[in-house]
Amino acid sequence: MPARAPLRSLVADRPLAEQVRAQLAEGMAKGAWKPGEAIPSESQLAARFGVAIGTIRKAVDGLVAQQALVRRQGKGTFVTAHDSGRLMFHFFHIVERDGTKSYPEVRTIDFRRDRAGAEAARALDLSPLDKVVRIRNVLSLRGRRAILDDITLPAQLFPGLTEKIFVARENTIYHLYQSRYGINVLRADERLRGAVASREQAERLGIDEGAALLEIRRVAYTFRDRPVELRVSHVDAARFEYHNTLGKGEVL
Amino acid sequence: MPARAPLRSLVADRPLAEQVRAQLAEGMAKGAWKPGEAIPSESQLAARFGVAIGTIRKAVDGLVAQQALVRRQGKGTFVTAHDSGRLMFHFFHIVERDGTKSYPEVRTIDFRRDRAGAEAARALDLSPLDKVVRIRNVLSLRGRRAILDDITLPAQLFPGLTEKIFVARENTIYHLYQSRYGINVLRADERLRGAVASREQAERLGIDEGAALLEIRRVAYTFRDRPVELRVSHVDAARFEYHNTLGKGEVL
DNA sequence: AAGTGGTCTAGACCACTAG
DNA sequence: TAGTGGTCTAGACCACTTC
Repeated sequence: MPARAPLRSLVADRPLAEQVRAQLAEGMAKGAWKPGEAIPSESQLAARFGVAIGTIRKAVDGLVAQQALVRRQGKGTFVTAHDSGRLMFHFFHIVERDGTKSYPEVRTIDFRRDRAGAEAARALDLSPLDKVVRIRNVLSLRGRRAILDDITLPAQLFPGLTEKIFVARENTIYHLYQSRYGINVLRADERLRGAVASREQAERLGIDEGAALLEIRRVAYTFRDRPVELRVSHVDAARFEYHNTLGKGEVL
Repeated sequence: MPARAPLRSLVADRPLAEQVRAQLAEGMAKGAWKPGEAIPSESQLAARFGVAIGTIRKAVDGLVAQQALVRRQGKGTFVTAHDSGRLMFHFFHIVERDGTKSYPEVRTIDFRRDRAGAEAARALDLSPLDKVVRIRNVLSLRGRRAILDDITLPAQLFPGLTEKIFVARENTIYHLYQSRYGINVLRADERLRGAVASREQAERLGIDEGAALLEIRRVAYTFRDRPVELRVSHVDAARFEYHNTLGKGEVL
């Protein structure tokens, strides 16, 4: 038997495993499999796609590396749910100066609908007149105010989102996006700069006007590099810092 | 023929591919294969280790992901040389505010030998009395002073390093570590905070005292998580920023 | 016992590089 | 043409989970 059916090789030139990966990603993006649910077993996928199990494994490997899927031996392969602690810290890099990691406590202080405007339009790939939702939160770490977050969301992607729904969520913000709107945040781009606190920022964070801040501008993306959230954070730089590791590879 | 010889399974409990990977890493750490050189072909490695080619490929995959090896189809698999532009940007995340990336130009303004002291000792896993080399550089981007770098190196790992050698290098600093001392920087841990410029820092960078800085404390590691460099950077935050991507996975 | 993912083997064929 | 990495297949056996 030939390693590859002639017809299939005409369909697309890309490696089979990549084609499979794209189709699996498509299924997740469309909500065919919901977060926390298992996708079909590897042997079932192999049969469905008409490829060897090794090829399926390679496709799944890629999605696991992207944190889109999680394998559990003996149980199955599941769509990643944004509710575990580990994944949370994947998108939250602020720590105390002594290195202590802790979960932020979120308090929402503003929620409104608005037009995108030039800046958000550019970041979110919208027209400046498109509708957005703007949310302002104060995040505390171990009881101390640490971060002022200004979030901008394309209203079209979050139909019916209200302050009540936003505040009533039982888990992280990205889990809300995922569970209620099927939006799976996979990647984020961040730019950090130094800044000084305005009067209002200082008031919100309980620090002095003119104090040092770390300003972070983040754009979060889902499948197909579609931007879904713009978040501008201002961090109390006197007490907190940003942690990052370059050279992701596992340990030796 | 059994999939695995019984004896080998008694030697260690870890997967074969991991054992192979560790041995390959060992060879690189010891300098058996130098940067830029090719390691043996996959079939040769398979014969040498007595495993299937697929197992070798899996081991190599891991090292490629860590950027320790580079594959070149038709030619071979090579130990990564820290001299390509791409790898440079892997460890250099400062960009202009408009997003422009460029190569830094390094000017060395101080070079001295010293004792580690408490802080460097902690970061580099030394005793406070161990000898270190301290180097101070000013980095410019497109002709404008951008970063003041204070580097601390364990003297023991860099025997005979002089200012002349350091300045005369023809490539990046990490390439010098690698080519002359066999030290391959694979990973770095960074902590970022906001700060304000001291008088001396301001002078060195050509900005005002009290201006906003981004302070980056980096510890760089080689194989076996051995720390090899402490680098404290102060960035002119008015003109430059730090760029980071979370969720490394490839595109879709 | 049955089903799932995890590891490994053995070998085919393809794509690229160099002499 | 020979040698290298790149992709894919087919099937074995192991480890873990559930019933």
